[in-house]
Amino acid sequence: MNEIFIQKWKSQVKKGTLAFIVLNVLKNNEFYGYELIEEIRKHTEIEIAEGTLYPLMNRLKKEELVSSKWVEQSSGIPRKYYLLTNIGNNTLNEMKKYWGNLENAIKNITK
Amino acid sequence: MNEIFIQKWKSQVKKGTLAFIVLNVLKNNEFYGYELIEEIRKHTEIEIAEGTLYPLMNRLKKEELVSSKWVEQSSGIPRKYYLLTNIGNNTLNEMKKYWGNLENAIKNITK
DNA sequence: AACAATACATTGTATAACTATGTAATTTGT
DNA sequence: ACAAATTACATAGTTATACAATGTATTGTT
Repeated sequence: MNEIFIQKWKSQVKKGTLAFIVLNVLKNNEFYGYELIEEIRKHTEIEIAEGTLYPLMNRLKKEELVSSKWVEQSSGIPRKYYLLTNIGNNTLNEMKKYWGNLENAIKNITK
Repeated sequence: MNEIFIQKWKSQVKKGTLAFIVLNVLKNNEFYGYELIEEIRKHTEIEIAEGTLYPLMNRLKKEELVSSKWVEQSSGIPRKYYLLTNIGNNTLNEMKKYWGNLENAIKNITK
């Protein structure tokens, strides 16, 4: 029907949402980039392109919301693990408030 | 704390979300631009800048999700009322599905 | 008379998702 | 044993959109 519009819209909705999702996933666990994409796909059915995730993680690092460490593997390419910083944790809490509001607002409008 | 980041993030979350909110508000009512901003502020505590709304409405019109009509006032500047088209209605239903999924996904991740 | 509010609109800037592309190692299929 | 797919990282260029700044014009308030 209007598939191109919908497709573009979904892409726009992801802006901001992805950062929120990633921080939430990293809340109590460490993940490496490629793993994050799979983890999020499983839990949310949301596809994140690699070309989206890596720049995103670099932004989050630059803002000091996450830190990273290289972990050598007994075989294969070393993995860069990401974890939340204190700033990341606090920021995540702020985000949750805003998201909660947004969710309610839309719930009210929708019905 | 990290207010600039949060502020930017909120702005990003609005991308896509605003179109969804506007279409929802127009579901069973006609509104003119300035009224839409107020209506949404009241119901959602979300501020939409005029420089955001008018380009947004023009996009929605171009995509034929909404139509508009000028209504003369007995006094004051004429108002441009917006209303949902059939395409807009169908598109809105698609959006609702995606939004429902997203909401659940984040709910699952958050807990 | 001055200012705020109503009501429309456009231009330029910044941000972020995505496509395409690239590197390199490992596993799977035949 | 070789090709293809998967794992795992990364960057450059394109596109879309929110927002600040700015502008026009009318009406209401002090």
